[in-house]
Amino acid sequence: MSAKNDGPDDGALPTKSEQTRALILETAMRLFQERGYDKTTMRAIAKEAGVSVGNAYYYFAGKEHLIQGFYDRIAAEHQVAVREILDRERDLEARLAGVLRAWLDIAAPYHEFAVQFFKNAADPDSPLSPFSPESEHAREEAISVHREVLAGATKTKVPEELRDILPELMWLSQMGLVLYWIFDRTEGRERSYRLAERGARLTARGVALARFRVLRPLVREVHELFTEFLPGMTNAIPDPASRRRTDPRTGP
Amino acid sequence: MSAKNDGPDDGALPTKSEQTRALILETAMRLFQERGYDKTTMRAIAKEAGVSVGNAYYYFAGKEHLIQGFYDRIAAEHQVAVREILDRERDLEARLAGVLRAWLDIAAPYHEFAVQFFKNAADPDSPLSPFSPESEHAREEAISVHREVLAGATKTKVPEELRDILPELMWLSQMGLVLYWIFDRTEGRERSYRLAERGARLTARGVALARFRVLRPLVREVHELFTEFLPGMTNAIPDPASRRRTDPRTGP
DNA sequence: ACAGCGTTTTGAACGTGTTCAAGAAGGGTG
DNA sequence: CACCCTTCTTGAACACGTTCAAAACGCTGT
Repeated sequence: MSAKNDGPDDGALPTKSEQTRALILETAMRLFQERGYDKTTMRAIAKEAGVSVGNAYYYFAGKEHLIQGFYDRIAAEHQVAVREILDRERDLEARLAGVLRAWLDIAAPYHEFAVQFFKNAADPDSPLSPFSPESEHAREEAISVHREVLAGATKTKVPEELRDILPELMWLSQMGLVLYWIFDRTEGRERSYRLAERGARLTARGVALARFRVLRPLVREVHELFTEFLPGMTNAIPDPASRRRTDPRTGP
Repeated sequence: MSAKNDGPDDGALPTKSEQTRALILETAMRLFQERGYDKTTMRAIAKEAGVSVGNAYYYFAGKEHLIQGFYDRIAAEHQVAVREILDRERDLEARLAGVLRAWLDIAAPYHEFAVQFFKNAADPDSPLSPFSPESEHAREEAISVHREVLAGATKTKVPEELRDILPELMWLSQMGLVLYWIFDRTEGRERSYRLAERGARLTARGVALARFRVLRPLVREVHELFTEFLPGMTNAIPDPASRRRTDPRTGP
C-alpha cells in the first residue's frame, strides 16, 4: 500500500501532510488579516510557516486558493448561528432576516478580503466561484438553509409552483446582498443590514401575495425563467485547457 | 501659456500626446484580440507600438486600464444600434428585448475579455467598476437608454411611483444579463439571448401588472428599497489612500 | 541493512506588471 | 541664442507569483 494522503483521515489523527497543509493555510489566513491580502507575499507566508515557497504551491494551486479558508470558515460559523434562529422563530420574514443578519455579523471581520474573493468569483473558470462545480457542496448547503427557512415558516403558505425554485432564488438574492455588502462603505455596514431587513420583508410579502389570481402569469414567468436559466450558471464548463494536477490541493 | 495636453483638443486636430495615447490603446486592443489578455504582455504592447514600457504607464495607470477601450467601444456602438430600434418599435417588451439583443450582438466579439473586465468591476475601488464615479457618464447614458425605452412605449401606462426608479432598475437587470452572459458557455451565447427575451417579457408584464390594487404594497416596497439603496452603490468612496497621479491617464 | 518507489520539500530561476531616476523634446522668455 | 520649465520618453531595476528539476524523506518488501 502507498503512503499517499488525499482525503481527510476518516476521523483519525491528522497525518504529517495534513498538518503541513493546515499550517500553511492558517499562517496565510493570519497574515492576510494582519497585513491584508496584497501586502502578504507567498514568500512571507512560507517563511512564517517555516516551509519553502514551493511547498506552499505543492498544497495550494495559487495564492488565491488560500482565501478559500475564509469562505469555509464563514460557511461553517453561519450554519451554527442559523440553527438557533431557525429553531426559535416561526415567522418567514423574521427567519429570513435573521439568517441574513447572521451572515453579515459573521462575515464582518473578513470584509476586506471579500473584494479579493469576489474577483475570483467573477471568473467562471475559477474553482472559487460560487457557481463552480467545486463549490457545489457549499452552495448546496447554503441553499438548504433557505429551504429550511421556508419550510419552518408555519404561518406562510408557499404556492406549489414556487416551492422547488424559491430556496435557490433566495440564495441568489443572498448573493446579491453579499455583492451590496462588498460595495458597502458605511460605518458598521449599516446600509447592508438595512438592505437585509428590507429584502427579507419584500421576499416575505412577495411570497404571500403570490397566491393572488392576477399574479399567476407573473409567477409562472418567474418560475420558468429560473428553472430554465439557473442550471446554466451552476454548471461551469469542463474545458480541456486548465484542469491541472490532482492531489493535495483539493482540501478536505 | 503651457504646452500641456489633457482634455480632447476641442474639435481640432489631435496633438502628438493624444496620438501616442491612441496608438498605445489601439495596439493593446489589437493584441488583446489576437492573443488574449493574459498572453499579451506590456512589453509586447510597447514594442509593437514602438514605444517604451514606461511610456505606456505614463498614459495608462495599469494593464487593466487598457481594456476600458473595449467598454467605450461597445457603449458607443450600442448607442447607435439602439437608435434604430427605439425609433421604429412602440411595444415595451419588443423595445426592451431589442435593446438587450443589440447589446449581446455588439458585445459578442469581446466575450473573452469580459471576464477580465468583470474582475475589475468587482473591485469597488477600481475606476473600471460600473458603479464608480469615473464610470458615471457611461452609466448615465446607459440608464437614459432605458428611460427612452420606457417613455417611447406608447401602449404601456407606467405607474407614477415607478417612473423615476424603473430605468435604473432596468439598467441593473441589464447588468444581471451581462453577468449571466459572462458565465454563458453555450454555442453562440444562445442561453443569454433567451434570457434577454424572457427578461424583457417579465419586465413588461410586471410593469403592466403593477397597476393592480393588491400589488400596491409590493410596488411601494420595491420602490423604497431601490431609492434607498441604489445611491449607495453608485457613490464609491473617495478614500485617501489610492488616488494617484492626474494628467493624461484620464482619457477623453 | 538495503534497494526501490511514491510522497514531500527545497530554492534557484523565470516571466511579468510596475516603478523611478534620469534625460530628451519642445517652446516660451530674456 | 541661451535659459528654464513643463511635457514626454526611456530602459534598467524591482517585487512578486509561479514553475521545476533535483534532492530528502519515509515506508515496504527482500
